[in-house]
Amino acid sequence: MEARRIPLRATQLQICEPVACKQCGVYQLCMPLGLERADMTLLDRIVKRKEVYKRGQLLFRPRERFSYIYAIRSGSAKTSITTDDGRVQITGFHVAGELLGLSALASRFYTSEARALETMSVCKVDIACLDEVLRDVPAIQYQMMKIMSEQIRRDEELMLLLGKCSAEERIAEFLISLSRRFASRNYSGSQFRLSMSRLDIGNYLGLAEETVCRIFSRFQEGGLITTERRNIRLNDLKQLSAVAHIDAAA
Amino acid sequence: MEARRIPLRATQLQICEPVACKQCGVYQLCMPLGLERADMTLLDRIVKRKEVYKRGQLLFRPRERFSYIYAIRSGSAKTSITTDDGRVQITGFHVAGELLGLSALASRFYTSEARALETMSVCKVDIACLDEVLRDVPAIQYQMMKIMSEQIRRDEELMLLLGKCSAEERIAEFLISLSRRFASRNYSGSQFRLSMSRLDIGNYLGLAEETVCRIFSRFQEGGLITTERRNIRLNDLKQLSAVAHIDAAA
DNA sequence: CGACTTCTTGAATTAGGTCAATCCCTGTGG
DNA sequence: CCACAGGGATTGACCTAATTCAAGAAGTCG
Repeated sequence: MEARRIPLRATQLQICEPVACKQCGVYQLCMPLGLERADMTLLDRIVKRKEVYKRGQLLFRPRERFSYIYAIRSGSAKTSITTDDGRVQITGFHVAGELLGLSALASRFYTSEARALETMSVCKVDIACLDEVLRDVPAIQYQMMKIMSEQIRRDEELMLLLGKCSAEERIAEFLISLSRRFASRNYSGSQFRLSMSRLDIGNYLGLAEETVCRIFSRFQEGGLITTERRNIRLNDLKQLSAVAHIDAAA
Repeated sequence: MEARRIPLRATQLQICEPVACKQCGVYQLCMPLGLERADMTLLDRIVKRKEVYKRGQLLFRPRERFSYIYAIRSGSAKTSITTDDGRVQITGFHVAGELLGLSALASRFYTSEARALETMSVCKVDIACLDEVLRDVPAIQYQMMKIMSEQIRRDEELMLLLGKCSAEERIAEFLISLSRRFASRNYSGSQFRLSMSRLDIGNYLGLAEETVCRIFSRFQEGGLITTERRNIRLNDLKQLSAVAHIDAAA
């Protein structure tokens, strides 16, 4: 829980708003948007800062007009798509520093739904203004393409997980991937709080809720992890990687 | 078989090469690249036209330096990714008018492998030159983002298929999706030739080869389709849609 | 302090996978 | 032009991983 608490700098920000992007505690996380330091004033022009969503609240839903890209400052969200007959597939979990809504670029309508998993704070980037800025600063457009191509790569990895891996492999890989994302954001990669339910994890990985529980238990018996509700500690990343069949790679 | 033959115009082109893009028989299919008529001369500058690959030949492979985007003029290809321990997931089948290699934009290395399923003819777009053109014609960059966001949407649909649908639903949806793509290219949507093996279909859909066969047989017994090796006719699109749980939608 | 949601575990069931055998195109080389 | 090899497709029998159903424990929130 330690691990997921909003870092101090960000908390302070919430107190002394408003503030320019370049002074934002998570502004490095906006970097994916491709902003050179020099472009920061531009960004300030188009970003609506600090909007807060509570657990369960909707950021956007399919068929809704595409008007903002969301950058997560703190907290986390899930995105999902739905079949005609109501089945849901969670397509991703998203944490601080990630962008939501990019897949709407083509159709100008959101194609998925995004929902807060816990209280979260976001910056909204207005599309209409962005269009303008994209004209002025082509570098940003290029960065966005990079982000999207990165997303495609991650989506394809999930396909592989869904299509070719056993339940144990899926969960091991899921945990490792979460761990890496936390670590890369200077949170603990070995101990963190899951902001999503077992049901959500199962849905994301194409497994039943019960299967997720059982495998968590099995991993715990094997000493690979320690879980207690949503708190989890990865005790043996090496062995976990072996279960996931991931070669070496720190 | 009728259906998959290269259209006459394209065939003629192969005879009277070289020719400018705007006279190319499938140039409408390059449109996804975002070319206004006015930009066509630009395109001509950067496109290497008509390269032919035979069944089984590799267009590119993971970790190879990203140097071209490929536009398919005729024929078809599959793209796939591979786990550390050698399992393969086919991430897409691609037909005339589609682009290959976009996911390499971020890392400057291809992340997947592309292989010809049958004799195919492609245009190669040189990345180095493209970069230049992108600077001059921002509209193209925007179009590429649209294509990528479209790809993300399709990838997410495949996730849903892999994670939440039964074998019958997967295959029904696969056939319908193929049918639509052919129809949108003025081929027959009700009768066509599958350029991929049962094994490939199964791999793509997360099923065993045998399961694909069995379900094809089941569909045939039910009168939904008629198959004979790789030739297939969809006899009852309505019922097939029902199996796939797809609402109405022409 | 209830009412609810989330998590966990056990038992029974099943969809789809694996293994194995056969058939049948297709393409190649003599 | 024919024979033959090899890959793809098909079908049956059996098996297993994961689901579903059920019931209870443990948090959590109003």
